[in-house]
Amino acid sequence: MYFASGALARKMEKLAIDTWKKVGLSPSHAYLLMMVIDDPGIQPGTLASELQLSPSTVTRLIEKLEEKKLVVRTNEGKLTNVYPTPKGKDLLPKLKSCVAEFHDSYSAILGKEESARLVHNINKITDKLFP
Amino acid sequence: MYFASGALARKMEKLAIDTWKKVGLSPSHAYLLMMVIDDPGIQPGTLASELQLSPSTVTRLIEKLEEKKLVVRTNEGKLTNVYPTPKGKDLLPKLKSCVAEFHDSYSAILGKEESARLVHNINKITDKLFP
DNA sequence: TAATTTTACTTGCATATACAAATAGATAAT
DNA sequence: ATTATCTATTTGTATATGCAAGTAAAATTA
Repeated sequence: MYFASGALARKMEKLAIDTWKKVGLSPSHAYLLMMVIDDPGIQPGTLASELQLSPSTVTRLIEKLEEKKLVVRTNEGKLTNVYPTPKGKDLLPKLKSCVAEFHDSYSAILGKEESARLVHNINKITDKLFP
Repeated sequence: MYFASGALARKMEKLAIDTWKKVGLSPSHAYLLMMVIDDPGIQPGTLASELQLSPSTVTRLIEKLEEKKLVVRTNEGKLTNVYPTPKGKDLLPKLKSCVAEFHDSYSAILGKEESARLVHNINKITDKLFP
């Protein structure tokens, strides 16, 4: 199981990196940016829990997107809000087409049904494992 | 799918790290050592393909095990053979009990059936994805 | 046999991620 | 109101991993 789940994740990672290369972002950066566009002002903690990443990882992701002028952060008290820049928002169509392409490239191999079921099962099990 | 597989792998990794902490090895190091004990003289390439890791990663894993005097390498021509040391072999019982413990800790949650099926499905899909 | 290609491994460098500690603001308890 | 605790985020550091380039031996071809 240990190597099975690791291997799946690494191969998915590779496939995803390949897909998002054309927008110059890693898959995590891309998904994070999409979430920010979808919900401007969203906070790092929310991003972390939705992306299933640790808060520190999310901070690093945001930093990089900020360098690229795709998002900006504002600090209000202890809270941080993340907003997309116009340049970030402009990427949205391309990002969406990458999502579609990525989805297609694995569901073409696995079949729509099977891939949906797999995702469902993996999520169910992940939740069960560490509630 | 991208985050689902990543999240599962990270949680499995965490569970595994926890399990193998008592022998002072990471899960990958532990599995590699078991393979070496099981098949003394095994070559890095074989280890890489069985563990589903890249050759360079395997080299790094072996290096660390060598530092800890758990394995030794011999070079014969372009081939490298990896052998367990007595100290390495002594660890075997503990390693095996970690495997059992790790296996138990997730199959306790998922059920024997379900976890076996999941591993099977993940492997099937990984193979299909990148033959 | 000499030159080329292939194979097996290693090394340099880069990325993704997390944990633990550090801030610092918000909330609760005394 | 002051102190203590909790919460949200960031920073320092470490690990696991891979790719691409390097090395060297082996196999193939000419």
